[in-house]
Amino acid sequence: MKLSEGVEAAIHSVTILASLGPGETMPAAAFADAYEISASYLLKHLKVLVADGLLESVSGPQGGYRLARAAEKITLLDVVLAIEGRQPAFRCTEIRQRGPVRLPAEVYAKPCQINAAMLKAERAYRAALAETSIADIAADFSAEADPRAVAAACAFAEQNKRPQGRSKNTQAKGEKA
Amino acid sequence: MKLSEGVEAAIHSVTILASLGPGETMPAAAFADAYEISASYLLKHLKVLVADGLLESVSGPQGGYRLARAAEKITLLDVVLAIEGRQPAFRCTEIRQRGPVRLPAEVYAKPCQINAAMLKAERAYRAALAETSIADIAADFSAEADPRAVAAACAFAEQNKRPQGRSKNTQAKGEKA
DNA sequence: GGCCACGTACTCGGATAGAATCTGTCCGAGTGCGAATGG
DNA sequence: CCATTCGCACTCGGACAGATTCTATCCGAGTACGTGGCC
Repeated sequence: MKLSEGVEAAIHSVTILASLGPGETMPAAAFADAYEISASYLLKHLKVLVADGLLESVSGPQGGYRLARAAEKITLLDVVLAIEGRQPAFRCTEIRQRGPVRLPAEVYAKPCQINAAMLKAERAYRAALAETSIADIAADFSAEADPRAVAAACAFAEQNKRPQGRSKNTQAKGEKA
Repeated sequence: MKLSEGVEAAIHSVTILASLGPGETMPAAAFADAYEISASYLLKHLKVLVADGLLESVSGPQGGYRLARAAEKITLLDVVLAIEGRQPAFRCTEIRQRGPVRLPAEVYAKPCQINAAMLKAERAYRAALAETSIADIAADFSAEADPRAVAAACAFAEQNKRPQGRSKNTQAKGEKA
């Protein structure tokens, strides 16, 4: 039950990208530097987000990343599932069926109560994550955070954003997935 | 976001122990064999449950494990936290404060919105787990599972349970924790 | 002066080491029962 | 025949390797811009 550290970086990155204009992009090196984290390692995570259709990437000079859809339609759950994988955290291995006393399979037709309870909790977890979109995060930040922090974030975005960029390669990626 | 496999074994073990009488114990080797999992490895997890006060252990012949309190007062959350640790899955490293633009600490007085949202989801997860007690699991099993499975479980318990046992060593453990 | 070709610099993408954690195993400490012995 | 003592078998507890995953890094593929040369 430990989320990988990359989840935090990924969410922050997506949140920054949400502050860009419609077609604008920002290179990963920019916020890797701003967050003082390894750019190469951040790339690794962003690549997954691209593969999952959350981000689009643009190669070459003036390239970078941008959201693949509106920030309102990207939830924390999307990011977490992209990084951590879609399979539930609790995986029932049906140990109840193992062991010396082998009963016919029909005996285990009903799902394991333990698995059911664990999955129910995980649904609650995912539902809570799905309630919050990246746009919500960004809005909360603008509204509640210290004005100086907001100003710094805006300045950073203004300084590192790239005007435009095609995204053909990303489209091709998306098709294969 | 991946629970260790030991969680499943631990929950099943605790559920079995819930079927015993008040002072009765059962050795770990019994259900390790029944589940076809490594006894040594199961011990590793049960030890943690003992340290966390969920189980009591009795050494020596006729020894084993038993619940430290009523099955109604042991929830899935208790077991999961014991095995996986109490710290939240998402740990905010405050990367917003890192980087070249260092603003005064007071700017970050308010908690990070991302962290808040993640923790909120985790509270929902834990709340859902806390709703289900081991007694609930056992009751559901008795009520809904196939009668043959229930009979097999009862027979197993009857066959491997140990009448009684002191628990002085466990008490000492509890005090040090 | 305008157009084209080339080189360069910058971006992301994938493959490759190192660290930490999870999984699995072994050996040792402690305990209660049972047998053997002596009274 | 009964009490005591000793040994043994069984339990949990902690220390020790192997495997898998996470973390971090480096090098390569592709692209757009800028420069230089040519028409």
